[in-house]
Amino acid sequence: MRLPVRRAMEVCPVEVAVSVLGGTWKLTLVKHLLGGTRRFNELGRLVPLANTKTLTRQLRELEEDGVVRRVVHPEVPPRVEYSLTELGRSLEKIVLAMDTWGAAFAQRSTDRRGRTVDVP
Amino acid sequence: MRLPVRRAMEVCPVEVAVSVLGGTWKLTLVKHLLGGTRRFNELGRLVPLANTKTLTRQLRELEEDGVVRRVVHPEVPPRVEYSLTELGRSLEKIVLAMDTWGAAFAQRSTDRRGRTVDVP
DNA sequence: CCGCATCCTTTTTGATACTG
DNA sequence: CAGTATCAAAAAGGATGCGG
Repeated sequence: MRLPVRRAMEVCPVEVAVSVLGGTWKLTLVKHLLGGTRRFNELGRLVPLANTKTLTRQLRELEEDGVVRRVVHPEVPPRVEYSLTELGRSLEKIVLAMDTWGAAFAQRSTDRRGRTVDVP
Repeated sequence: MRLPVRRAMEVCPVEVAVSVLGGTWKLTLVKHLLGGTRRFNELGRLVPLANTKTLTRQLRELEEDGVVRRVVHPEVPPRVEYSLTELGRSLEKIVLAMDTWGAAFAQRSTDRRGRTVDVP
């Protein structure tokens, strides 16, 4: 992860996508943001295993890469809203495909407890 | 990355996919294996930034997760062939979507050298 | 409420050299 | 050819406390 775009492109476009999206929670964050604008702590509740530090950094990286937009409302108490840019929304197909695949994988690894391996 | 499937499922199916596919070179390896069976050093040439140790571990993890099949031919010199299982081939849509997205992202970050940010 | 700072631990990746 | 061993570095993750 975090390979500069230039280097990644030398290898493969897939590597570019991995270096942008490869953080542990990034694609899950994008998935939730596909449902609309979310506040910081709201995202924290949706992704309960990530702590605030990790959450902040991943959101900032997504912001730097133009996937997420962050809007600070100058109020007390503060309100910070995250949403997807157009680039971020263009990830919808990938996110949904991974959601489906992940669910199938989980199902499969629940099923096969002590069974023989696949013969293609 | 490397969150156990059970834990990942508590958060989101996307997290399951990320924990299986999240290694730095895994999706690129899968992409190359979509083109057919490949030998170890052949994959090493296709992914020149990964060293043999990293390559080995990622391939083994993909094997453990049922994505890749590894066949050792007992010859001298040794020949070890990697290919995708059915589960691995089911990643085709995801890999191609990421390939496309990564190429567009690279294009975009080449384009915008000192331009204004997007207004959705 | 939204984080940043600090300090610390764990995981992942890498360079290099060497073996069956 | 296809790795493993060793050593080293970096990246990521986490707990806790403070500040605007």
